[in-house]
Amino acid sequence: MAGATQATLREHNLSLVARIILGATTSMSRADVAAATALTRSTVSRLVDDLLAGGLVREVAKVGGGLGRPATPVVADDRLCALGLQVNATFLLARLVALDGSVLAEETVDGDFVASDPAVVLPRMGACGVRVAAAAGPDRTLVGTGLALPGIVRPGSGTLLRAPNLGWSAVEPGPLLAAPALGPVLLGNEADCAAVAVAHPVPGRREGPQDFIYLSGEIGIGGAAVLDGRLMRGQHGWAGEIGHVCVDPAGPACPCGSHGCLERYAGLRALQSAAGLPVTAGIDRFAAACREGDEAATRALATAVSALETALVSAVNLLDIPAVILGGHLGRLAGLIAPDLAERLGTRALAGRFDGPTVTVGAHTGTEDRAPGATGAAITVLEGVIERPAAWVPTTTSRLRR
Amino acid sequence: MAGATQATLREHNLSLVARIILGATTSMSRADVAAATALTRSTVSRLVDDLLAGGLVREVAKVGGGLGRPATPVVADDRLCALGLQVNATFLLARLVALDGSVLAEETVDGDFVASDPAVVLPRMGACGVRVAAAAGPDRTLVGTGLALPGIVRPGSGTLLRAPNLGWSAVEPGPLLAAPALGPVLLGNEADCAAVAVAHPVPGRREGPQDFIYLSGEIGIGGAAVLDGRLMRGQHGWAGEIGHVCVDPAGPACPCGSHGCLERYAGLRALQSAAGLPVTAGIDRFAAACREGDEAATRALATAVSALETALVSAVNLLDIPAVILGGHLGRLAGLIAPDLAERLGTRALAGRFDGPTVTVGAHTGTEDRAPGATGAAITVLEGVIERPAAWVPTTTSRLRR
DNA sequence: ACCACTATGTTGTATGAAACAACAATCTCG
DNA sequence: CGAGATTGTTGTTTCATACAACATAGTGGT
Repeated sequence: MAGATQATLREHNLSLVARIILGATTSMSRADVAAATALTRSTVSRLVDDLLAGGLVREVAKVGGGLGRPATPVVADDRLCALGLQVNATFLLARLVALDGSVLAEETVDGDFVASDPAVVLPRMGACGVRVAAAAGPDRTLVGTGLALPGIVRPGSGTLLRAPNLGWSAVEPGPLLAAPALGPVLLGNEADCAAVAVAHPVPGRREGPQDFIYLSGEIGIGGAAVLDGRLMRGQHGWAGEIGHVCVDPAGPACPCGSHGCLERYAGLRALQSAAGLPVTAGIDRFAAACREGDEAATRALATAVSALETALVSAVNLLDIPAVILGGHLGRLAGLIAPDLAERLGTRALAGRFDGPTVTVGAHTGTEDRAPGATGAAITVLEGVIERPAAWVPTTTSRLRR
Repeated sequence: MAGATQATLREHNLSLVARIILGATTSMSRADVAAATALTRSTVSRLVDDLLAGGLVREVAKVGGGLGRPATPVVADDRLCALGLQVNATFLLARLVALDGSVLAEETVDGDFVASDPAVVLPRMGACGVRVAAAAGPDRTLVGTGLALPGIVRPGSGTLLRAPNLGWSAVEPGPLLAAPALGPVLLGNEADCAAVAVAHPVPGRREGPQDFIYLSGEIGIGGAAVLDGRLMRGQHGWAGEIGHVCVDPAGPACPCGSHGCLERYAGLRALQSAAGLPVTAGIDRFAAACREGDEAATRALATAVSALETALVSAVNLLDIPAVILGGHLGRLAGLIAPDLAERLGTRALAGRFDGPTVTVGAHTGTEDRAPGATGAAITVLEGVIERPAAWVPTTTSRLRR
């Protein structure tokens, strides 16, 4: 509702130029940016100078080669960075990510946080974050912190409504971290954050798939939907939450209050217990049992695939996003389930009947990373810097007034 | 990717002012607009003058009353108008809608267009449109035409991929209308258009629900999802297409290629045949049979409600939109099914467990209108005018250059 | 070695959109 | 009938981008 002024215009172009430079896989000169934006070279020059002063980008050595005056390449800088935190059922992780996408530092604290007390766990998470943030050193600026949580987050309000596997309800994690040095803390659902990391492995860069449904296999199953590189949030912020889609109304009860939810069949705990494995077994042992032809494990896997099929057919058709990415333990099982799942979905997807190629199902590249949510949380914070760079550009008269 | 210039700034503010004036339920003065936008009165004055010249708004008689100099109220004008066309299984309809939301003229052509030839039907639709458009007269400008179709439309490309009930495939309706006087023709899915009409009964005005899933009950069942007043399109443009969500994998075959689709249970034809009524019976006769306690009709209704429940639970949870609006024959049945459906959805929706009020299910107000899609198609075209008003403002130097 | 050529980046001026300030217009109220 | 209030208009200022000219720094041919 607020009218646009020249400051708005400037901020918009500043963001545009930042996004182009940070998003490019190859370094770009001012002239390249001018060609890409249809702005004039003089305008781009001015904007780039501001971004240089703000620490978002830096110049690198001129590279000759072509005809004419050699260009001055400008690339992403690593002076601005954000901290990504992730609280999970089995570990806490803090990761410091710079604006150029590089990971500056990282620390993991293992533990069992099922049915834990947020007032105990979150201060530990905060302390861990402070230790990692120290790696930024005096030359870098920490712009903020993102916290990925395995639960439902009320968007904007800084409140975690419910994290079933942690046993947390109505928690306000920001103050509980007890780490003011970490700056403003942005909350996010773990699957949402991980999905952001898939679509934007580097801040500002659109790389990898831009339209997909993400499934995060943990104790439960989280989900997120990304459309044209942007997270679909829905009215309350849990659009794409596929773990509690009902697969069978007559199925087993779920702590969420419903019956026969997807995660009762394809969640890690569900798979392990159906296969007769201890809860501590881990997904690799389950996968091994399947490969060895263990009957219970094979049956559990088949049940999980059918449940995934039922839930994902609805999702693919309703959201009109014919691509699925498997993360967490589901990503580790991708070799066993993806081909089958893709075929079944393909025959039942609306898209397949018009658009030729049917549904694709792939694993999150980098399944060895335990905490893609931490990276995604940090990247979300950094995307905010790219979205409104004026706040970080030392201008003569502050232009940030929102 | 195009940089923003001062022309962009101006167009943005022009659109903003237009949206505020057209969207207001009460008339607004220039000073009111200035207060609402945080622009200065002088700037608003200049923008309003342009909108006056462009025919988007008009001044009405000053209304005294308060203190100070009386304001000059500015309201939506009806000089610009758009034509909405709708092709359905049983009728063609053309409706001329002005920018102020008033319907200037309308004509219906009844017929049976199931398994018809687009090369025959569309010219008739075009001729009908031309007759209705003539009502604009010499003083009005027809800005364009929207065409609502009961099928899948490839967004942007002007192609209808498939309309099962018409028996059409891969049709390009624009040229087939053979009516160049109607201007550029914008295609849309019937349910999408109807949903737009629900969220924006008047161009530029956000009135009524802004977050809902729309179900359009025709021979088949169309669906659309509206989030924050905007249509969710998905990657191919059929997000929210709920008619072909699978309710029972073992159910009856559907022309779409799948099995047990929702519309096999809750489509008009399905209800009629399950109740033992002739296909020409009409929905009111079915409703009467239900109210009289006819066993077959009652059973058919119960089956339909269960199917709707199954399909909508997925939709409500995946899209995170806890409101359903019933249109077409489902709207006419709302009295019979809405309370039951709302209760069942409420207990199974994720939202209900945190946000208090659960899922709402309501009928499209104005269920007597046979063709909300035609209105929505016209409104979509008019929203385009509001979005980029510069094209219609006679400026000294053309500012439209996109 | 020299000069034409080419592309990059900078500088100064012009255009134009909104902000700002002052003022004219037109009502109500005492 | 004048004080006060609110609206709308009219210059003037500010500032972001466009435009044009130029300095810069290379390549490549002679």
